[in-house]
Amino acid sequence: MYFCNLNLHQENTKIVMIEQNLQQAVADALKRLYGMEVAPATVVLQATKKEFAGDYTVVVFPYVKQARKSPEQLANELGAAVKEAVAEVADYNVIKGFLNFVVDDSYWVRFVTAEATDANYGLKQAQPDESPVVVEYSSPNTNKPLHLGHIRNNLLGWSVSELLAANGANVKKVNLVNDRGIHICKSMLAWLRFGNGETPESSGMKGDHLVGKYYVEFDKHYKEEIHELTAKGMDEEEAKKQAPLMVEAQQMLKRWEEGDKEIRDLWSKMNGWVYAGFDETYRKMGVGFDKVYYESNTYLLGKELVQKGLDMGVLFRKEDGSVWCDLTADGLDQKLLLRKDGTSVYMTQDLGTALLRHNDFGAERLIYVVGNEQDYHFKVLKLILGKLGFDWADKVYHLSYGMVELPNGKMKSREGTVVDADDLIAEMEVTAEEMCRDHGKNDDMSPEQLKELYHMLALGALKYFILKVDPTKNMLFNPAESIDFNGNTGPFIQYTHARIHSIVRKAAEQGVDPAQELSAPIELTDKERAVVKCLHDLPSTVASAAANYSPAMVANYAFDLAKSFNSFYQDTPILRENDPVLRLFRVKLCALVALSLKNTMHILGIEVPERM
RNA sequence: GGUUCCGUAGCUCAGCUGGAUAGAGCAACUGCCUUCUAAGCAGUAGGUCCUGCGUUCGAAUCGCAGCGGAAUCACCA
Repeated sequence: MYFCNLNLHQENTKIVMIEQNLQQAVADALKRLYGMEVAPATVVLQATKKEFAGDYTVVVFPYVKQARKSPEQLANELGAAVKEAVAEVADYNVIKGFLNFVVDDSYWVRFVTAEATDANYGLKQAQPDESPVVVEYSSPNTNKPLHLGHIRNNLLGWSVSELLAANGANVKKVNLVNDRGIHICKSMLAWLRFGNGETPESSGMKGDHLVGKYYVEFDKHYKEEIHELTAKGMDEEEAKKQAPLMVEAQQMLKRWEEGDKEIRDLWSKMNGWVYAGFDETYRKMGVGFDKVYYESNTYLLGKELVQKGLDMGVLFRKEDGSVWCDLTADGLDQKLLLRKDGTSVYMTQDLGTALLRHNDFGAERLIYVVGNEQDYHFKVLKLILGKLGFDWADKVYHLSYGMVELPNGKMKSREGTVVDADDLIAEMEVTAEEMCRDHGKNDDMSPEQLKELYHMLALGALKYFILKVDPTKNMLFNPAESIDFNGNTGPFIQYTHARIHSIVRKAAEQGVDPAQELSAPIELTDKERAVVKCLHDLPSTVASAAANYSPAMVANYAFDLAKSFNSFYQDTPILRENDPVLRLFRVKLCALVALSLKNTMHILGIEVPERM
């Protein structure tokens, strides 16, 4: 098979990474010299701090007690043994309990030579026959357009999927559209009541924005009704329940679940508007899915599960007819699964979709990219799945990400402080255009090329700004900083890529091809070595980023690499270098940096330009 | 009130399973374009890693307590 051949070929050209050799050699030496059994993977190996000589450092403190040596003596003995055993170790030195190894330049040169033309450097080939990892993200409600919070979700979901795939997983991206429930009834009711038949065509509004407008409209009139009722002396809680609009919305939901044709038709029409709008936003963001689920198709399965749970005796029905799960033994409360009128709630649907998805994919992991405000929900979901007897409950993983806050506090849809996804992207594109105009480096490009470039840079800035932050943490979205193109930003990395591409292009014109072989050994400058070592870290960075579900680790890596390259580029001649061997090596280095930037940015869902 | 998460430079963030003198970017200030893209590079300045106690050769990292902030605990999703 094609992929297998490709893989074998790659394996042949790859060199064995030196970290494992060092760890193994240390473990071997500990055993041989002191009779100690140490698993190689547990040997603490870290990059040597730049103020000391060396490339890798082994911390020997953990072994001094058992070896009955002073840290210095132990480190020296280990250093001598490892230098003897590992050909790539040129030298070692000891400072306190730290054993620093110097790796011979020939290793770094061999590494660059081996990888410089591997277009997939840093990306493992996905295994198509492996049981899949299903990543659910986006999961929009069809009652309002996407906003900044959704943007973080979508970018994270896409990027984590790409990250896991880059680490060899067979990833399936899925979306679960929350197309039913009380919220969409509110929009429908408001549209019937106040809409005068307005459509996306008649108003020129994007469909999701139009429906969102009526959701806001509902809330406005609902508030008024509550106010009127409380003014007459009614308790506020009671007023919220008895407000005519709310009562009517609930009746509408009931009619929807009963399959009432009139309601279903209206629902189909308005959801259709929303989907058209979402598709446009997804396309602009550059995200997509292998499969889309609709809750309207899956919630009944949830209801069946609830019945099964009742039969099994793990759920119970209260006098009013509502169905609950008792989680007090797990330290939680009772959880509602069916309302007294028999309609289902969020949890009911999620039980159903989880089962459906498990059956559809036979997945090894079911990952849900959902905000940390729902930590409790997923804790409960896993517990109930377990109580229902599904042994795959522990394959459910909630990738819980932090909230996006604005400089003036939280986004509140009712207070109009929501940052709309479409608006934000449009503004970023305008900014990108202004920046490019100011620099005036692309005046010869066609209008289509320019438009593509502006979009690429706008999305690069936005995506990088959001993805560089640890997903689990809340983050501040400062609009002024998000459109910055300098420093730790997407465009900085894109710019670095464009610069390198310019060199590689000119090298080709001069007949220097990164695929050519070096005809003589070379010595590296400090700046070169720094870049090479950074490149060398890419595979392990992707692996640990994937293990942590953290695109941020990839983003920060890409920035470090770009910075390291720019520093090298600033004061090292490349094409101006007279020595042809050095010139060729540096072109190889450039080519590999460009590839690495491209591949890491690809994981983030960011494209890199060849010119900017 | 219960539970969970967070607290690192003026601001935004790195700092992975404990390791050497805690790092970037932004903002401020200095330099560097006749030379491969200055959207860049080099430098200066900026710290009680919230506080206290503990664990140990070693703590921003682990534990406990306190202070401050956030989320959640709905017949909303």
